[in-house]
Amino acid sequence: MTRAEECPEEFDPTRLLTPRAREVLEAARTLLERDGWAALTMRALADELGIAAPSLYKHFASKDALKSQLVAVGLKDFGEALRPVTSVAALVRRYREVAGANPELYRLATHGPLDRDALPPGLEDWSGSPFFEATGEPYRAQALWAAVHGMVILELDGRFPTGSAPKATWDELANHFS
Amino acid sequence: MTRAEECPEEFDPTRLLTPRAREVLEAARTLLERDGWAALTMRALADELGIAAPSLYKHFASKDALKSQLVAVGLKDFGEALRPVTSVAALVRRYREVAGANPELYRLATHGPLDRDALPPGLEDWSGSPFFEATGEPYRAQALWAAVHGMVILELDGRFPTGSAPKATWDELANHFS
DNA sequence: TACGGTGGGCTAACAACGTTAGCCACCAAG
DNA sequence: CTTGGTGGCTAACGTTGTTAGCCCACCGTA
Repeated sequence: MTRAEECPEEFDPTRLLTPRAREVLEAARTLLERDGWAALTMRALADELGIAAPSLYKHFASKDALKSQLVAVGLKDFGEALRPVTSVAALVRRYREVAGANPELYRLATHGPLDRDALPPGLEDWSGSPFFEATGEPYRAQALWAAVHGMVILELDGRFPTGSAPKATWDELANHFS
Repeated sequence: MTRAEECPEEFDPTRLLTPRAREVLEAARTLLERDGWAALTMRALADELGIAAPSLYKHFASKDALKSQLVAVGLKDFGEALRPVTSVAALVRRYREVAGANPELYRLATHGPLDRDALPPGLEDWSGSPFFEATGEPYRAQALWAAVHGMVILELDGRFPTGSAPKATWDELANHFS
């Protein structure tokens, strides 16, 4: 497997966080991936850290702010994992792998509107640019991204009849864009 | 615009509901589309109906049960709107239209795992079968559905840089599957 | 005519949630 | 020695889904 490239420093969402806040964020990510977003309450997170729930507000202004940071971390990690870009087929394969390895974070990062003000400027574009690099054309890039996201999210949510998308469906999609 | 075909009676999610429960469900749908899922609290719904929140439990066992009914109604309506199937291009266009006309219901019906036990048996398959009819092949059908869903949901959530997907992106996708 | 079941409403209350207010301990820098 | 930032605490609030328990209007039957 090709090595992921590191994210430019200015896109690192944790850059401005205090060390303790980084610990909180890490614990939140662990809990999120273990039990899902619905189970990630402020009290549960505080318990995990051995502190009381209101103490969390010393590090994050609100649960929504924490969520935005998780989303930002997701965009960064996913963007990293997709580089370097070799081919459309490899990009699609890698996208599926990394989403499958972090299903709850992927869901969180891609579901619903994006609070762009809470993101490091440029991170969103950077995380999506592998699709442009792979296709060399913005409309194709968007269409490919949308298609792959649709496959991933439906597969993660068990929406396909068999519970997951068969290889044949993935091949079908990859072929259309190669 | 071609006429939508009616859903087979046995797939109608409201078939076993009491008339009053149907009214509650309709009010819920109205409120959902007006204010979004987050604002659809049991108390808000009760207010809309001029009753007290606990009275809702005479008609639905839980908020989750109500949600399942809304999802079922969505699957039925969307499935109806996609028929009769003429071409891939027309199906894709229609899918985008109907989702855009009921964005909150579409989000609700397609986000997260599906509680299949709460659905009329066969409804899920029936609502998705236009994609099979359009492609004539199950893997192509799944891939097309996933791609179109990805486009729709990213567009509804304002995830594309411009806020919505340009026609060129939609054309790109439609061409790949025609 | 009396009666019981069913459908549909009510108030009071609970636990869990995100969140705020206010207080306190530590510790480095002036 | 005091000042300010950092990071914790308890108590409490409003909102949420939900339950318990009660009430009443209707309606077919004995």
